[in-house]
Amino acid sequence: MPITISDVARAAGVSKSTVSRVLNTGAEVDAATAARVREVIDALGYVPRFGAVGLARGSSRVIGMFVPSLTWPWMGEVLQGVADTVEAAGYGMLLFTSSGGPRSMAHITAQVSARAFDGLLVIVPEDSLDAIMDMRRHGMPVVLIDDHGHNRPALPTVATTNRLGGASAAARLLTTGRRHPLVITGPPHFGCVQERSAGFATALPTGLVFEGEFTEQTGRHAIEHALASRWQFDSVFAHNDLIAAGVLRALRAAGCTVPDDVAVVGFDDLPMARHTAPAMTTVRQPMREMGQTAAQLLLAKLGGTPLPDEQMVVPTELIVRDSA
Amino acid sequence: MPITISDVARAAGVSKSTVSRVLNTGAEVDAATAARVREVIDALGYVPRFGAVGLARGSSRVIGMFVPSLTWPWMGEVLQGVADTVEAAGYGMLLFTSSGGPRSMAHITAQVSARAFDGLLVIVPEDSLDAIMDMRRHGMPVVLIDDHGHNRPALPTVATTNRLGGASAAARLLTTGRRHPLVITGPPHFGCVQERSAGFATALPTGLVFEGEFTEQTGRHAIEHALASRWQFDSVFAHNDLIAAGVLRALRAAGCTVPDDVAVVGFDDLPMARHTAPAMTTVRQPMREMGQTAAQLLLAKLGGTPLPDEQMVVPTELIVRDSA
DNA sequence: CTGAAAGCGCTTACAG
DNA sequence: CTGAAAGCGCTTACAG
Repeated sequence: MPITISDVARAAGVSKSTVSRVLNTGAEVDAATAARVREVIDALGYVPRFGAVGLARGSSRVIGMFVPSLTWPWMGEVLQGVADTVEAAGYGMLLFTSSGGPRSMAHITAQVSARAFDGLLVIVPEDSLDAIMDMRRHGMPVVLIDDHGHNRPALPTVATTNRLGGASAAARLLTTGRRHPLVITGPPHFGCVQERSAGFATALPTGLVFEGEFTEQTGRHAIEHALASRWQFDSVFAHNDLIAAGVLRALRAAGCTVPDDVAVVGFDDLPMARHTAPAMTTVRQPMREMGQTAAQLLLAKLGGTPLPDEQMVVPTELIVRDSA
Repeated sequence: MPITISDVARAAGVSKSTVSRVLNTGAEVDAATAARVREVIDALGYVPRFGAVGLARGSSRVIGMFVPSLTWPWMGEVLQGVADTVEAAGYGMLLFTSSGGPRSMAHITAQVSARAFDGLLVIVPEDSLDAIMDMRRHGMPVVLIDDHGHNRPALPTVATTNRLGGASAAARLLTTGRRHPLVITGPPHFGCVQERSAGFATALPTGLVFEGEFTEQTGRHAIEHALASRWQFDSVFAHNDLIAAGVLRALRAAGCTVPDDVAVVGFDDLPMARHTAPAMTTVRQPMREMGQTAAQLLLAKLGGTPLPDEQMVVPTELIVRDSA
C-alpha cells in the first residue's frame, strides 16, 4: 500500500537510481526524463521514507534537544527558537528531558548510542555535564545553551551577557538617583549569579546582599528580612523576575511604594513582568535568540562548517517599565 | 568505527540472527550462548542503530507532537506530561510547531508522509483540522488534546470538563454569598468558552457578560468598562487566569478590595496564579495529566489496543486561594 | 545520461 | 536452538 521508490521507477519507466537522482542531486539527469519522473512522483504522492534515507545516507536529519525541564518559565522561548530554525532547515527535533532522573539519563544516552539524531543541543541539567562530555566523546556533535553562566571551554556554547546585564541594572538605578541597593541573588554557586552580582557591583557596589533561590518566595523573605533588620535601601536588584515579583509583593504588603520608596529591577523579562504591579523594569534574557543561534551553529556543523572555538554571546537588554 | 551487529556476532562466534534474538525476543536461544552474547554486547558497548531497526521493523518507535506554539503558558505542562510517558515507553518524541504558518504545515505533512514517526499527538492549530484529518486518512494514528472544547467525534480526543469547571466557579461564588457575577469570556466561537459560560450559568445565571480575548488586557478593559457603565457586580468569573490577572489589577487600580468588594475566580491555574495579589482562586486545568493520558492512548494504539470511541475526559479542579 | 549492483544495519521467516 | 538468506527502502560508486 505505501508507495516506494520502486513504484515510481516502474511507473516512470526508469531505474530507482534515476528517481533517486532527480529526488536528490537533480544533476546528471536528462531534463525530459527528470520532468517525467517528477510528474509520476506528484501523481503518486510519493515521499521517500525518512528512515530508509537516513540509513542509506548514514544520517537522520534530526537533531536532539535535551533540557532539564519543560515547565520552566522561559523554556518555551528557547524551544520555539530552536524549533523554528530546525524546521527551516528541513530537520526534525527530538525532545528529551532529564525530569526522570537517572532513568532519563539512561534514555538519552541510549538514544545517542543508537544514533537517533545527528547532533545534540543541550541546556545542561545539574550534574550531567560528564554524561554530555561522554556523548561528545562518542562522536556526537554537541552545542550547549548556557543558562548558568558556567565556563565550559571544552564545548561550543551559546551564552548571554550576565555581567553586562547586571551592570545595566545598576546603571538604571543610578540614573534614577539610587545609591543604596539591596541585591537578592539566586544560588551563589551558579556562574550567572556570580556574574550578575559582579557586573552590578562594578557600577554600584553594596554590602546588602541576600542569597536565596530563584523563587518568588526568596523575594518575599528577603524583603521581610531586610525590613525587620532595618537595612537601609532605596532599591532592589533581583537576580530574576520571580524574585522580583516576590519583592514587589512584599513591598506592597509593607506599605512601600514602588518605585518612589524603593525601585526594583528584575532579570529575565518573563511574560509576567509586564503584568506585575507596577510593571517590572528588568534585564531581558534573549532566550529565543539563544535557541536560534545554538540551532544554527549545530546545523552548520552538520553541514560541514567547523564549530567556533569561543562561545557565542547574545546580549541582554534592559527593559524599562515602571518599577525603576 | 561504529560497532554493528556483525561485530558482535563475530566476537561472540554466532550469527547476526542469534544476536538479534537475544537483543529482542530473548526466546528460543540457549541460555549459555545468550549470556556470552550479552557479555560481548556489554564489552563492546553495542547499541543497535535506531534507524536500521526501524527500517527492518517498519516502525520508528518515535511519536510526533504537533502544537500551535511552545510559548503558551500551559504548554510546558502538556509537553512534560507527554515527554515523561513517552520516555517511560522507550519512545522518542519529535516536536513540531505551526508557528511558521503554511511552511510549518508543509513541514509536518511531509514528515507524516515520510513516516518519520509512528503516531501523532496534536493540539489542533487554528484552521488545520482538515490537514490533521488527512494525516489520519493516510494511515497515521492520531490522538487530539483538546484545548478548545470543540466536538470532533471523528478523532480520538482527550478533553477536560469545561462545563463542570464553570459550574464549580459559580458554586464557589455562591458559597461565598455572591449573587451578581460579571463573566468575562474568551473568544465566543471557542467551544470551551461556550461550555464554561454554560456551566457557570447553570448555577449562577447572569446578564453581565463581557466577551474578549484570553488576555490580561481584556481583563483590565472589561473592569474599566463595567465600572464606567456602573454595572452592579459583586464577583467576577474570568475565563482564564490572564484575564483574571488583568481583573485583579484593574480592580486594585480602582480602589476595590478583593475579595471583600469583588470576588474573583479564574481558569487554568497557571504558576502565576499563586503570585497575584491576592493569590487567585481558580479552576485548574489538568494539562499535564491530559498530555499523559493522550500519550498513553497513542502508545496503547501503537501496541495494538484499539483506540476508544468516546473522548477521554480529565476533570478540572477548583483551587481555592484568596481571591474568592 | 542511465542502470545493475552493492551496501546501509538491522529483523524475520525458512530450513535444518 | 541456530544460521543463511531475503528483505526493509533508500543511496551511491561503478560501468557503460
